[in-house]
Amino acid sequence: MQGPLIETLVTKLTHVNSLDDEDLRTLRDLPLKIRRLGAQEVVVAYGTRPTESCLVGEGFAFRSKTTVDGRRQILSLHIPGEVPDLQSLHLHVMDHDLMTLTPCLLGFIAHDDLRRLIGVRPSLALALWRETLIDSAIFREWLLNVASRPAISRMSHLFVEMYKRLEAIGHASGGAFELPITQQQLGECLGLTPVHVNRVLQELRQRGLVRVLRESFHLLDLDQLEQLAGYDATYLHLAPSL
Amino acid sequence: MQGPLIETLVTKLTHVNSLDDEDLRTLRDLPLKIRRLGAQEVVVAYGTRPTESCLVGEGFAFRSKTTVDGRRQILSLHIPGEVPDLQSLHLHVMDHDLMTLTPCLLGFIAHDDLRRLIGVRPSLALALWRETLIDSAIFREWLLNVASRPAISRMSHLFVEMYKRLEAIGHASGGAFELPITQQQLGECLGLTPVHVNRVLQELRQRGLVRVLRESFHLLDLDQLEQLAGYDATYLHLAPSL
DNA sequence: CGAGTGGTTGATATCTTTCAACCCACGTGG
DNA sequence: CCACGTGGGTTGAAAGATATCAACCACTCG
Repeated sequence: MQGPLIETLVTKLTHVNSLDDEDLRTLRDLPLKIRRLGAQEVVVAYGTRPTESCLVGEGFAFRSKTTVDGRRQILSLHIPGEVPDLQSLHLHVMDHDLMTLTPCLLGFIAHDDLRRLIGVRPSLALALWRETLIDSAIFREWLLNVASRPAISRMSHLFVEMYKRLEAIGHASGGAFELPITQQQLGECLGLTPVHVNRVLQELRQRGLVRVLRESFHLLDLDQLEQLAGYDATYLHLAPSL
Repeated sequence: MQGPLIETLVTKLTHVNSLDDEDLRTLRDLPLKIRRLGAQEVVVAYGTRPTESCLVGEGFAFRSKTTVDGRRQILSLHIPGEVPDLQSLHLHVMDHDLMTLTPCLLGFIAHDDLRRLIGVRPSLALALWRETLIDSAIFREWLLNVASRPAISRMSHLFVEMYKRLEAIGHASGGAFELPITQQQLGECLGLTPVHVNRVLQELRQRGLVRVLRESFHLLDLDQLEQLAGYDATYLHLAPSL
């Protein structure tokens, strides 16, 4: 028994994959090195060769790349139960950074242990592979979002996505969720300037679609937001599929 | 012996992974359903549930998503030796389209056969997983590209990337490669209007950086293009890593 | 020869950025 | 306890990048 940290991963994986008792046992036996990090700290840096991957237990993390002229792009936001750098298990050098957005509780899993696990439990290997594929599907949608939608739709899209993902792990309901993110960082997600983020946010507020307090978002009219975003949740692959 | 089609995959996989003779034999024994398609044909459509994945043997393919208001975004370009819809092995419903860019020779591999293969040959499973992870890494770079670089760098980036990838499979050298793509489609890759693509292309020509003839691109000054693009090839994970 | 596709051009509109303030809440040190 | 420094948010004016619209051109194909 590892405490609640590994359980975030267990629930995430069982949500969509069919795992048997032995799978679950193996998963729960995985040695975790637990660490707490503050906000805005580097977890795994670009260019390094990690020997472990990192499970988000509490808090939010993000992956980012920086362009030569110093412009940072946030590639993905990560919520509890996710392993943002699972790819480093097979892609040996990091092509981006992994950082905490907020203070985080993290569980580090040695690659050796992961390799052992996927060798012994094919269904877990599949489940983990699948997670990296969903990760990929989200990148595709972000690409579409950033490349082809106007700022207001783009931002709505991000809000709706985060809502659905957080809802799926029980961290959001009634249109509300916590996400302590600055307008600057929002801009880095969306490829927008902080000032423009500010203005688009105002527009969204004025239209009565969202309410933002310090750390929490309230989506006041999810239907209209989804429509504005051109939202189609297929890409999240949340349904048990099959 | 399957003919040269499967060999494109063999060379691709052996390039970076260490596979033993038995791996290669199993790979070569994979039953392939060979089909030729014309340009601009749908290979696998959004929303469908494929039971096979498709190896590109000759020609170019691309994946795309379309926004509600009809704007199409090309998510990735695919060259011989790649399996653009490998993800459908584990993600059962297609969240985007797969289409041919040019006339293509394709080899379809049944998911059942793939599942058998990854069950029997863990090293092949790993190699395939790894391919999907590189796919993902390219999405990340495209996201950065489209979100944070000005049009001219963005386009340069695409050209350099295609050059390096084609070079790696022996389809490019001396700065030149074939890629029969229209300016319209280029725009769909980059999130730009066809007219703007045209203008940026002119700029690139005037600066003496590229020459474009009907179907072929000549990168006249790779160094300068890479600099203009802020290019860093890490994300392609072409080196045998380790 | 005519139609169609892809490429090119110019003028104008729109979106987003840039720059430069200013404000406010908060925390820290004097 | 107040002063001040800082980070994040907000605002206005102006500049810049890209889109839009509307032609026109060049080739290819039937």
